[in-house]
Amino acid sequence: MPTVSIPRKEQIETAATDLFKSRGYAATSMRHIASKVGIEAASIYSHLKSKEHILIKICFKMAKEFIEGIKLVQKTNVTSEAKFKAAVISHVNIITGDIAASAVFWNEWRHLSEPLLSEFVAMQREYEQAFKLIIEQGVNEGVFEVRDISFTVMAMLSSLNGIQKWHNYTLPPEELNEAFATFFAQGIRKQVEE
Amino acid sequence: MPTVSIPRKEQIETAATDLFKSRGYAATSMRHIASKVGIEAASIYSHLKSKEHILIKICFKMAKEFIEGIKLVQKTNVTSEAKFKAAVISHVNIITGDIAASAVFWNEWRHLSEPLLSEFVAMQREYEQAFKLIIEQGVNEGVFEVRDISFTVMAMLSSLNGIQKWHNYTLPPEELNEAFATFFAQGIRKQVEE
DNA sequence: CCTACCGATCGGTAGG
DNA sequence: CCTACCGATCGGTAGG
Repeated sequence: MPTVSIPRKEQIETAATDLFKSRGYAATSMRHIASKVGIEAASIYSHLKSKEHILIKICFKMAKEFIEGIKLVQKTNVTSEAKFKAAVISHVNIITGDIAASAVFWNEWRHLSEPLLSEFVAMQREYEQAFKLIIEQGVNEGVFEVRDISFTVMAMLSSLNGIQKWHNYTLPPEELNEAFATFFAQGIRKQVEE
Repeated sequence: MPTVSIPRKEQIETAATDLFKSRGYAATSMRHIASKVGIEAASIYSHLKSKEHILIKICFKMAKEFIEGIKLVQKTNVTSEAKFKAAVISHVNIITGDIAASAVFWNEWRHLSEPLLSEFVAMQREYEQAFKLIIEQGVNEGVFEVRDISFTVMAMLSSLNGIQKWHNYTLPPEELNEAFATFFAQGIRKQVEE
C-alpha cells in the first residue's frame, strides 16, 4: 500500500505556518523552515517565491474563509439571535479548524507590505461590518441592547481571535462553539429588568 | 522656565516600547530605537544592558501591575458581582494607561528567554487564577452561572488584552470600563428563566 | 534540490 | 555619546 506523499510545497507551507505561530514571522528564517522540512534553505525557492509570499497566502486564505462564513450566515432566514450565534460559531469553527494559520492571520499580518497590506485591512473591516449588521438587526428588533456596536464587535472579535493563544483548551471544539455563542448572546441580550 | 528633560534611559525605553508594539520585538533593531531617540545604536548600551533587558522590564512591569490590581480588588468587602466588575475595570485601566506597553506585554513575551520566561508565565497563571476565584465566588453564591470557569476567564482576558489592537476606540477610557464590566457581567449572570 | 555565495543587517564590544 | 568594528545571520540568487 503506497502512502500518498504530501507535496513538498504544502510541507513547506505547513512548517512555515507552525514556525510563524510559535516564533513570529520576523524571527523565523528560511533556514528554520527548510530545516523543519529536511531540505536546504535555497531549495525552498524552487517551490515558493519568497518568505512574504507564504505569509500572504496564509493571511488571505483565512480572511477569505471568515468573510465567506459570515456571508453564508447572512443569507439564512432565521431570528437575529440565531443568526448572531451562527456567526460566532462560524468564526470559532474556522479558528479551531486551523489554529496555527489563525495565529498567523491575527498576529503577523502587519508584516505584509503594500499594496496587499491595505487590501488585507479592508477585508478585516468588511468582516467587522458584517458582524455589526447582524447585531444591529437584533437591536432594531428589540432583542439585543448594546452600549456601542463597534465596541461590542471589537470586544467579541478580540475574544474569539484570542483562542489561538490559549494554553488551556478546557472545552472540546464543539463545546467551545456553544460556550462562546451563549456567553456573547447573553452579554448583549436586552434585559427585562435590572 | 527651564523644562525638565526626560532622562535618556526613559526616552530609550519609551521609543523601544512603541517600536516593539508597531513592528514587533524581533523586527525592531537597536538602530531603529537609537534613530528614534536621535543617537547612535552603540550609545544605547551606556544606558541599558541589552535589547532583551528592555523587553524584560516592560513585560514584568505590566505583569506586576495586573497582579497588584486584582489583589487590591480581592481585599475589598463587596458583593461578588461588584468584585468581578472591579477586577475587569482594574484590567481595562491598566491597559488604557499604557497601550504600547500592554501590546508588548501581550504579544512579545515569548521572546523572553529562560529562566525569566517561566517566571513570566507563572505570573500570568497566578493572575488567571485570581480571576477564577472571583467568578467561583459568584457561582457559589448563585449570582453567576458559567459553563466552564477556565473558558470564561480565557475568553474575557483575550477580549480585554485585545484592546491594544483596536483600530477603533469608539468609547473613551472611562466608558470602556463600564462597557466591558457590564458586557461580561451580563454574559455570566445566572438566568432566571430561558 | 544542492553547493557556493552575495550584500545587507543584526546585537553587541573596544576604546576613547 | 561617538567611530570603528566584530562574527553571525539574514533573504535571496547563480548555476548546475
